[in-house]
Amino acid sequence: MSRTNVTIVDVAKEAGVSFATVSRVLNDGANVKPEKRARVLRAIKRLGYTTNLQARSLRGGRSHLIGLLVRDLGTAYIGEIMRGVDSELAENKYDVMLYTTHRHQAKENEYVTALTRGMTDGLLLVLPRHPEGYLKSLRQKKFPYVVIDHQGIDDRGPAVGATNRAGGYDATRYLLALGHRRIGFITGSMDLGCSRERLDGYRAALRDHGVAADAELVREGNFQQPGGYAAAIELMNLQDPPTAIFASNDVMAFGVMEAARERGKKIPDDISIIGFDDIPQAAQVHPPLTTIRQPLEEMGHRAAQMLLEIIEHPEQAAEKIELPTELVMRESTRVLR
Amino acid sequence: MSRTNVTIVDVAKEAGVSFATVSRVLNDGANVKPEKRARVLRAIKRLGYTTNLQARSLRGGRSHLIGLLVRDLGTAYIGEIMRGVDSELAENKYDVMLYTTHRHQAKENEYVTALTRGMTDGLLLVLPRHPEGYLKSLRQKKFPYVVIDHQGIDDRGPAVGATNRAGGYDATRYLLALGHRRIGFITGSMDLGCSRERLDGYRAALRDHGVAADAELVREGNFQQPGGYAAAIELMNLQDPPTAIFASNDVMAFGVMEAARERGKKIPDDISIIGFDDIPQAAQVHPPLTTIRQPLEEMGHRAAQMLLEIIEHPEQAAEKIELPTELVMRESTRVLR
DNA sequence: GTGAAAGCGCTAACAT
DNA sequence: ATGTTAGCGCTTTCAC
Repeated sequence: MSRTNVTIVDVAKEAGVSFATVSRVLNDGANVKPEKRARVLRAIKRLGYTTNLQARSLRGGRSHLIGLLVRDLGTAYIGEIMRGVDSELAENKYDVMLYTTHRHQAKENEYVTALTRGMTDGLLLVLPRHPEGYLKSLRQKKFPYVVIDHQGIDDRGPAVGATNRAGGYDATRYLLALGHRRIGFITGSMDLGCSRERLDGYRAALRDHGVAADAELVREGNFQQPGGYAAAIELMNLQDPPTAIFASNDVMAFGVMEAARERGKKIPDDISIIGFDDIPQAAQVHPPLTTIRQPLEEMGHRAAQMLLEIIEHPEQAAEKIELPTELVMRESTRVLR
Repeated sequence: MSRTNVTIVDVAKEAGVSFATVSRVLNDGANVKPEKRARVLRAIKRLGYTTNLQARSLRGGRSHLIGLLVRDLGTAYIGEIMRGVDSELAENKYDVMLYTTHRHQAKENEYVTALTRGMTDGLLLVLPRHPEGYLKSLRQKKFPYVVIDHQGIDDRGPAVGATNRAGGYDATRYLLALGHRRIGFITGSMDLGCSRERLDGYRAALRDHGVAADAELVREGNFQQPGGYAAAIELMNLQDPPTAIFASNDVMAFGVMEAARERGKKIPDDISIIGFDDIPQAAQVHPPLTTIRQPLEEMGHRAAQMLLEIIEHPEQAAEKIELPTELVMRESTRVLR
């Protein structure tokens, strides 16, 4: 199968030069007579030569491959980020190796070894599940990586995230401005820095507006719709139920909407709901969801950019970027009656 | 960086055997004395050895890498398929290289070369955009591949799809059974076999039920929400507008819902809407969308399975699988008043 | 400026 | 049953 590969030797023959010259043309290109270079280039085109990446990378060069480690496929959240990553990488002629965390929960260390020595020039980690283990060994090996949306976990490494605390604050403040005082909050997975920051923002906003925090009103979720639903049911079962619910992501907010509807509550007349992320779907549900927008695609973009930068200049200090979140007012929230 | 790699030579030293023996243990494992094997295994563990895939694959072996070529990231449709692919591949210790079509529209042939000789043992193509070009060269090179959800385009190659025609038929028949006679249809991208088959099914159902086809009622869409919206607006502007609309995928159906709502039409009282795919979101919109379920994750699963099979047994004849679609009745459709 | 030669880590054919 | 050897395609000294 495909054993008809054109190698630099073939190109060299065709161009009448040594294969070392071909390699030079392919790489830095210094020290090659223009005329020979042209001959080589022509031969490459004629033969349809493509560099064999494994050979190059075996020899110690770049593989032009980036590993993308994600928790789970098929969520809009991940999808948006991947999109940004992919487009940036494509521009720089890098390809993407996809890894899903759930595959490898067991033996992380082995996993990292495979990741780092195997193939890729660098690693992009989107919200990894138990990152402490591998981030440490990545740092030890000085293997280029960037963490996406996981601030607070990895103090020392480069990371791209969003202003989660500010987002949590803004959402809550908005609800307060609408007159709500009993505001339910559904957290994300609490092992994630972003979840904790959103909760922090929520608490800070209440405090700043002189509203006493009520522990009853905070429920732990997991970023999944059923989790949002369940938490909302609990909240609505309270003696003094909230008039507004702030879910730590849009998907859980959809669960809240479900629960509200099931209880015969009109949105936003009987209950205001606000989400986080602004996945495309948020604008499409009914009523359109008020939410905190996170520039997911942009985050992917920037992370990829940063990683490429690190690969080029490994000495450079780790950078942390926080992209701004933004309140998107839609129709799932209204002034308290 | 990570230049501290443990190779089979290191393992061989540690175990006090030749490195060929290590290779044997790693591979078929035949002809190695149990005691030595044990020593090697122990050394591997102690040193944390991992096979260098590029070296192995350069030498002509398997890279244990599958290329996954998708049109676009971040749609629920692709996400579900990828999920199935990934879980099947993970079970068989294969990794995934992700390719997006949009990157490479220009020079497909070069692209295929890169794809096939570069790295991967096989290719999974999800709904490729202009597949004629590369499918041909894949076949020529006898490079293992499986096409997902693209029946009708590639006659000869292995493929996994769904019963699109039957799905189109069932959806239409259901609408007819509810009493609808003016049924609008919004197509997918007409360069895709699945789009044409769904349209076929729609037409066949009308014919079988003695309802004259009205060309006015068929609008071309593109599988995107705005396309569904625009087509729906056109349909509703007709002198004799449809009482039901069948969109060729759920995402366009969401666009139809948007349009209907904007026109003040209640769903399903004033207009029935049916989609295709049954992406998770379909159950979550309001009202929940009646749709034709396509087992996307299962399709990914089966395709990956089939590809692995082909890689093992290349002589085997190309197989075509069609997984059954299924009508999922929810609340966006009702009996015509 | 250009070619020859070594070697990256691995597998497999060939010896023993 | 085990070791030796020759490359896979490439980059990179090192000569000339």
